[in-house]
Amino acid sequence: MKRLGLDADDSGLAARTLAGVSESKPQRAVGVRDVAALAGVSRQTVSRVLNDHPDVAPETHARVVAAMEELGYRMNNAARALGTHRTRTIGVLASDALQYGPSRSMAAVEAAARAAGYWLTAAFADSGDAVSVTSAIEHLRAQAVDGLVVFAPHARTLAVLDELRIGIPTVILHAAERSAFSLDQRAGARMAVAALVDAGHTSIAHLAGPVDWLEAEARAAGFAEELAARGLPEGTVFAGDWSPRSGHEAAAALIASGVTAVFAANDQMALGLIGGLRAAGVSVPERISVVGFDDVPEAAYAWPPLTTVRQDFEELARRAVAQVIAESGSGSGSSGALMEAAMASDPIAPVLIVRDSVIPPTGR
Amino acid sequence: MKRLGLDADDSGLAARTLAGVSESKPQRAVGVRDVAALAGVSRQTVSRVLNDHPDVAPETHARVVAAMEELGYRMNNAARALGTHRTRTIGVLASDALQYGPSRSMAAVEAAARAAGYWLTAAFADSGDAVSVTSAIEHLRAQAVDGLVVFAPHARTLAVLDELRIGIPTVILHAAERSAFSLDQRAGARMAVAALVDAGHTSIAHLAGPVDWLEAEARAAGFAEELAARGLPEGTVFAGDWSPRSGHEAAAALIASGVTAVFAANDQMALGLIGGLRAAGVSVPERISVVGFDDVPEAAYAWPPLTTVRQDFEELARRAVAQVIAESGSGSGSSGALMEAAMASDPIAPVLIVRDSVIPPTGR
DNA sequence: TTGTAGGCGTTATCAG
DNA sequence: CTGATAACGCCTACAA
Repeated sequence: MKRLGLDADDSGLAARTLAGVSESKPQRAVGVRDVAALAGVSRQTVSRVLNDHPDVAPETHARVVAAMEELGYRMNNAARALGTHRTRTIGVLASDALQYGPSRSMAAVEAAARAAGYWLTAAFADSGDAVSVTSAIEHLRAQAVDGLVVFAPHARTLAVLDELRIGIPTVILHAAERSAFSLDQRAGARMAVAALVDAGHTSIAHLAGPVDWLEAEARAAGFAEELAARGLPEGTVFAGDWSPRSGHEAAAALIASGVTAVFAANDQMALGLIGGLRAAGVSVPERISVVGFDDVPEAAYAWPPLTTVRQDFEELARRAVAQVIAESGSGSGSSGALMEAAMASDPIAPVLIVRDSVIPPTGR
Repeated sequence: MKRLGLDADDSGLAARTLAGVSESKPQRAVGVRDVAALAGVSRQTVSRVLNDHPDVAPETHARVVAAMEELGYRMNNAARALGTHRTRTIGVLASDALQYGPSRSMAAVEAAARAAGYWLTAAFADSGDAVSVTSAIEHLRAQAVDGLVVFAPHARTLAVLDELRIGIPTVILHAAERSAFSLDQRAGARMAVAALVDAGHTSIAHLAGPVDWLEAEARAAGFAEELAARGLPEGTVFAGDWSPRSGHEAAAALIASGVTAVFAANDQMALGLIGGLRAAGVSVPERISVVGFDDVPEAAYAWPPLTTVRQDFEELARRAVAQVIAESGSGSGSSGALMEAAMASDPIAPVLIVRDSVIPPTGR
């Protein structure tokens, strides 16, 4: 009385139904029970096959696999999650997904997650807006993701994360030195400045990203460091906000400052700046040399082709996802062998891409 | 014997435990059972409250809500999905997520889905690569999403979709006229060309997007149509691939062709083209006027500021998500009142953004 | 190596 | 308007 109709499963070795598939299949999706019946094994054995459990006889394994194919079996994740308390899903909080870096990272994270057999649930937020970030994180937590990859480009995002005290494995990205896995912004900035100094420039300005943005801060720090390391005086810093507009608007002040070279914190500003400079009759690189950061697709084909710094987002994403998965596997925070590989890794070094926007200063 | 320890629920009106929360809570997350016990109702009633079922007495409702708050209850989606056969998740296949349009759409789709109480599972693919698209779709289907939003910018993507015969509600985006919801590329292209013609140009070329890309095709069609409508001869079409590089490379041929104006199928190519033109000593817009498409952030601050066409991705996403949800609610494909609103809507009209890259042709 | 017996947390169904 | 009971499809014990 406890069982309903189609429970003809787990009844000894009922390998009889191997021939006909046209049994009475009243509307229900095939499950382990059906596969088990067809293969003449128990549900449990099917489950073992599904999870690559070692202790299954090759012959049995084959029979089960065949049955799954024949029935077109597809696992039900909800059911699995209900039992295991794990969803095999990692959540991504994508802040500023329209920016070049984050969007690259996003795609890379997805690829890495999928390769690892995980699903990706995404939420987008406005990094500067605490409410937006909070709601996105809550949304993700409600989804019961196994781990989180959070893009936290803004200091405020980090603050929000701290308050939330998320109870699941979390990796923070795009937070410069504040993340366990990062692209070495500071080193990249130094390379950019070095290119300028090596070309003979001594009067160099920095067109910075917005205050409170960690990567902007790191790039600005690299700018200052390299100048200091070369024994040059502190450079002037102009405020930008990543947008081409801000680069464009900074042109006038930059011209007035009399510098011969500029390190822009990203390519978009560099491009906007060049636009502004030319609009004001100042030629690039003849009067002012420019270096950008990111190597956006436009950079190579702008006029002049932009010297810039390229980063490896794919590698960053790989490491981040590996970490989240490893941590979620071992119950978030246990010690042991895993911790070894799970620790923060060295920042990933960027590469300087030399093009035509930098030449030696002309004797004005 | 069938029940375990903490099953002190559904036992008449057990509203006694309202005071102490420090019961014996042995490690398990709070569920409806706990809430029910605290509120002195059955699990079913809690479930009704959770699902906004109308037939619940206000007073009961309030008590349940209070209990949920007190216990910090959070719903378990896996369990819900197991019962309902619906995940409240919509899958997004994001092809070419690095392009401006798709990335905007992606964020917009997420916002729309979240607003509707749905989750978003994302997969990225290479639109031109059938294998990549297939695997991404399979991935999404395995996740048992309720519906799909597929970016199908490439004709091949559509072909793959046809073969797959997905069994769930699907909305296709970025496939120009082949999607039920679309941004009116053709009309946008006509606006762009009209701007050129209105300025007095009669010798106009088109820098097209890649062949087989539906939106590129639609834009090219709009180009041809407007020219014909104005009684002008067919314009020359140059092949591009959306990239700034291709725009840059097209410069030489364009100059040789002697046209006085160009309609580029996207801003990136327009920008690359301008770079190439200037590198060749041809000034824009003095010698050649240029119109782009998309209104990327750079467009306004390039040199010269680019005249272009802006599209409303947010509106597109809203409609697409609404459609998917409506369809999935009514068992994918039923007829009835829903079908009315579910039909394809008119293409969304873009807007011409006039800036400085277009001037009347100079008397060379 | 394989099978048996529950339970995971929610919703659906049918009573009252 | 509210409650009891049986799924939902898989997994983790424990047993054989």
